[in-house]
Amino acid sequence: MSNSKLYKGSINTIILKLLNEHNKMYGYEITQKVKDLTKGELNITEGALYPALHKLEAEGLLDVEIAKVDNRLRKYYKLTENGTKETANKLEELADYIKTMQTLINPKLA
Amino acid sequence: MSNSKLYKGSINTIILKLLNEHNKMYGYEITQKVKDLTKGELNITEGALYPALHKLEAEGLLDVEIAKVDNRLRKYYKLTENGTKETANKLEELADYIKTMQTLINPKLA
DNA sequence: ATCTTATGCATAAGAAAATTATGTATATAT
DNA sequence: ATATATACATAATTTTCTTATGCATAAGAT
Repeated sequence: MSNSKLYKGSINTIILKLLNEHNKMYGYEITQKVKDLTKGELNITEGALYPALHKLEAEGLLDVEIAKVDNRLRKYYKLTENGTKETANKLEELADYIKTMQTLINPKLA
Repeated sequence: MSNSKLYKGSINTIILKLLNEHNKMYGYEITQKVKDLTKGELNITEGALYPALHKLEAEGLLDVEIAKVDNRLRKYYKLTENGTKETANKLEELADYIKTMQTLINPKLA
């Protein structure tokens, strides 16, 4: 993913936000999109991604649709209604996290 | 700590920055300072704090000095030279993390 | 006097999340 | 032919945190 430990716990936020932005995506596409958007800074590994997608699906935040393209399997994921709500929560949590960390790191502005 | 998973991996950054700011602190003091600065948003638990302090010390980033105040034990931690360097790294990592996440979350500005 | 809360440390059991290593399979480029 | 890219998946291990527990002294409340 990255040599920085700070990304731990961020993968669900990333997945949900990307799906919110792009409607439906498949796993490999997500890894490439993240690599592309971050110019290689962040690489989501399969070992982290697929279990996360399965869990989000099990929690009812994602729906799956299987497709076959060029004789290869693709599993397209999209947000459910609850998934859309949870995306908003996750983005708020991220904003709060950043604000809190900046408070801790830059006490002058506290 | 917080109901948000985003703080995972952040505790070392927080500890190092606080010690960088306050020269020397003891464990309990760190928990109270964090609670105070974040207005209760973030509570560092002992189960997370003490193992983290011990690890940072084992890595040579912190030095310890034992004191007895009011007949109670205190272990004051301060940054070593390497600890000060690592603090700068961690703060840079945090800045990069925030920047990268904002890129992912707000693709309009990418 | 007794009990609770605060101060101060520590560790162990368990859960959660990621890394690393594999595994399968097809398509494309060299 | 061989390597790289596409596309999924899981298992073993490690990392990190939560929750629970333990010890001990001080201060405040009843």
